[in-house]
Amino acid sequence: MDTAPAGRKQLTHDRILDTAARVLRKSGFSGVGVADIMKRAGLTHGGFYAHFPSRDALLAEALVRAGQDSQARLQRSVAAGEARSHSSFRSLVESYLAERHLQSPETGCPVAALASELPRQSETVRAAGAARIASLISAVQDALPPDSPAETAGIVASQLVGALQIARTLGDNARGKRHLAASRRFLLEQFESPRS
Amino acid sequence: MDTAPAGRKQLTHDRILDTAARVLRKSGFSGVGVADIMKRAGLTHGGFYAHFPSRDALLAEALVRAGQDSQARLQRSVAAGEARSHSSFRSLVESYLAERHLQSPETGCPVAALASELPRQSETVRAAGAARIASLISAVQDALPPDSPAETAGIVASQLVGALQIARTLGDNARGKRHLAASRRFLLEQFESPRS
DNA sequence: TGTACATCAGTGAACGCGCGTTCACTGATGTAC
DNA sequence: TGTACATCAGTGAACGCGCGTTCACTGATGTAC
Repeated sequence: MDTAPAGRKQLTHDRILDTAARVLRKSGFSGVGVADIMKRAGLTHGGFYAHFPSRDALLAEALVRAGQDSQARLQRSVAAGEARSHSSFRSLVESYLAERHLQSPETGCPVAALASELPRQSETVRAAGAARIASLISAVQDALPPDSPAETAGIVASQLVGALQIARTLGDNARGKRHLAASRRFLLEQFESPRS
Repeated sequence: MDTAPAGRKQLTHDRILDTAARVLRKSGFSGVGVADIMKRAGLTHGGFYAHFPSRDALLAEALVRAGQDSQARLQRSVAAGEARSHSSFRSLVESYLAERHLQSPETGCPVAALASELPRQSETVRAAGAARIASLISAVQDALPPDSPAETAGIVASQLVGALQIARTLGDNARGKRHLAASRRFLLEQFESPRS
């Protein structure tokens, strides 16, 4: 359900949302302009308010969409890792802390792309951010060895997000890549096998 | 040196910078407006360009200032912890992941307040951000047991930054505080004593 | 000690621009008979 | 099958507003003689 009818307006709405979900992750909240998003979606800005009550409503919906998109990509990447006989956890860590993810925030995890801005957004947007964080922690939980302590997933999620953000600021160069690699090694060594 | 003469203009420059360094951490890069900062500093906006060549130059200087300010506060807090016979590392972790820091980004670490925005800033600003990250890692290094592996400091810094950002997004409530507490416990258990 | 003048920090009006939002309108689509 | 009309997605001009930046000016400070 939800993919059944899909009239013309719904298709346009989806196109605007996909555009905004990419721009949001690439350029941040202040980088999402109504006119710019509409233009990128092949429309004029006047029609925007037939689709969203306000720019803030777009931000909230785009954040949800970005989360769904990145989670789907992550799941595909994790499945590919598992197909090469890697553990779920290793597949997750290597997917999330991949150089690909370092270089392409516009299709990546919105938590890593936006975490420091989320506390400053409207209540609606912040709630969507908190929900996305819960999903990320839940995905980590699912990938951890079954008898891991309850708190571990949140700790690993913090490490994933913090390490990716720092690597992105250091740059898409040796420094950034070294930071990513160190974090991968640490997480695998520390959490890949059940802990005593 | 540097604190010697301090003419009237220098004092005003400092006041603008202190104001901007707080607003920057509280409201992010897009929250720093020339007119607003000048007004908060008790001046009119016209005089701004006698102090800075552009808004971007202010952002870069304010980021440096924010880093110095937060590092000084952190060092004081760490010293207080050590005075209560806590290890350097414990003092650092409990200071950085304190509820006080969760609630007061405007006087806290600019990396935690701005990390996801830094990769999108001008080269000047991003470089200042990378330098601040290096300082943070260095401060962690100094607090770790002497024979810790070289990569540990960067990993701990990622955890500190990621955990604080996630806690801030979850909110200044039980969820956010629980997230912080879990991260504190993990870091102490994992790194307070030398590792084999 | 007192006057004349240069220096300089800060003022406030004005600029062009892009923003979010509104709204009267157009033109295509689909239903009624 | 064909005509008349209602519906509706999208257009484009216009709005008020706040932004970063410029600049002619003011008034206080300090030096020269």
